[in-house]
Amino acid sequence: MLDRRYVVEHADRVEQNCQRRGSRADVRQFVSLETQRKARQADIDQLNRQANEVSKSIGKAKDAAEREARKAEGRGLREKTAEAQADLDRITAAADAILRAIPNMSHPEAPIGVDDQANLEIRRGIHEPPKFAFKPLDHVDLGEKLGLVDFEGGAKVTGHGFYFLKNDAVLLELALQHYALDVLVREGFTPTITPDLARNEILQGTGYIPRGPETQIYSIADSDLSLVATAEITLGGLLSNEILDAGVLPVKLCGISHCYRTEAGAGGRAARGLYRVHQFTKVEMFAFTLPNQSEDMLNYFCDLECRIFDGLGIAYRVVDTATGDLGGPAYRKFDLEAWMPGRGEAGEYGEVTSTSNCTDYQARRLGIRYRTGEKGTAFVHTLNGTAIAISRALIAVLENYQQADGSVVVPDVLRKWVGKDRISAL
RNA sequence: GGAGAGGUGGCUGAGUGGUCGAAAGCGCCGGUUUGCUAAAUCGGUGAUCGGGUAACCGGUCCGCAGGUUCGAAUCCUGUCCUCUCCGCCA
Repeated sequence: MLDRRYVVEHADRVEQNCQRRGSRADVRQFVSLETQRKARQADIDQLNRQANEVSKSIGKAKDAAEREARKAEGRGLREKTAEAQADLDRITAAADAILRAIPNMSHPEAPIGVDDQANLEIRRGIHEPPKFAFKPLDHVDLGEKLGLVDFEGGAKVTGHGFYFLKNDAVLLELALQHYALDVLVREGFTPTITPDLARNEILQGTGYIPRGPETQIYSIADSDLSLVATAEITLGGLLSNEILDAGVLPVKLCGISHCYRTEAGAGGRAARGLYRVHQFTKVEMFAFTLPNQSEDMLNYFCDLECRIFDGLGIAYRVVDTATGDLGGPAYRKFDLEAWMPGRGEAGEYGEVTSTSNCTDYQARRLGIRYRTGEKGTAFVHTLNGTAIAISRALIAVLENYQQADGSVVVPDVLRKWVGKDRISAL
């Protein structure tokens, strides 16, 4: 959520930004409602002031008759206030609905474009895509041949988009978690395992809409809980409604959680296998920073994501995400796309991680502030980044490390946790 | 899940219908004292919205949401959370 005053004072800029980000939020209407809201609030303040005066005078009334007269006066004022308040509530609700739909402002260097076609490649990893002397398989075939992933079992038990990891895939999943965590703990992140469910108000605070028409979120019936789509939600919510001492910033957390996504309307190609699933495990990075620290933190998160994939020996590229593809909360976002030999005709890059600077957009909704040196408080900046999303990392590992004999070599950095250097058919 | 108790400012904690945005202590900031530190002492010290160049003025906020009342931190209802005891369970 943007600062309502900022929107009013920079309506043109906000409106242009909405266009670039493909949002149809009615900024003009918001400005108009906001003007009405202020006027109505001033009326109410005035009425309350009068009513307060009347109330105070009752204690000092000379006699019963005067007391009764003043009571009646007070009653009348409160009735008027109630009417004005109802009016104000209506206006505020309408204004807020628009405000919530207005996306964050965009970094001046973020490429302008309607969708991911406009994403700009800014960087590549240290490894080249592997060259195969044979036709590489995709991870679905590899997983089947090696007994690693059971999609049919998942479909039977839970439905399409679910799967069982089996045998060495389980060890790989744990190894990937351990590997990512190992890097992050050395970097001073506080490791956490977060709840997989969160209150809807926390989801909303982080910019996820639990029960909207285009939601990605599973809601729990008869409760105000939803399954989280990422630990970004729980980690961001962790400090909601707190006022921090500036000295504790930046706070760097990482969290392991399961991620649940309905993927409504996301069917079709490129969704084969593990690429787009309803549940996966993820190690997420999260930071709360001072405003002037967030740009560096975003680059740092991006560097860490690169380090993790360089360490895995997998080729990737990093793209600066176009305005139309940023979603609501992000001010700037870098996606890391790993080389997936089994994807498309002869291999393609596929998104494996993503890091965003949400500036104060989430913090404002979540009420996360810090004490400034001067009088008062200000909103912190929040950032999130994927350290490792297991399902997609598995795709990259299996497809890049496959061998002519159908086995898969275990990346060096994972061997101490997988306990072997090669995965072969049982 | 059952029974009790409780949620007040950065912290501890008083406050059971008006004089309470709220005692006191701690912490923090500033002054005095002091060779320095400590101690002592005096003063200041919540958030948020609106108005004003500013001093300042006004509204709202005592977990959250409603209700009663001219008036609520205080009474009532709901809700969330915490603690204690019991039950259940990995």
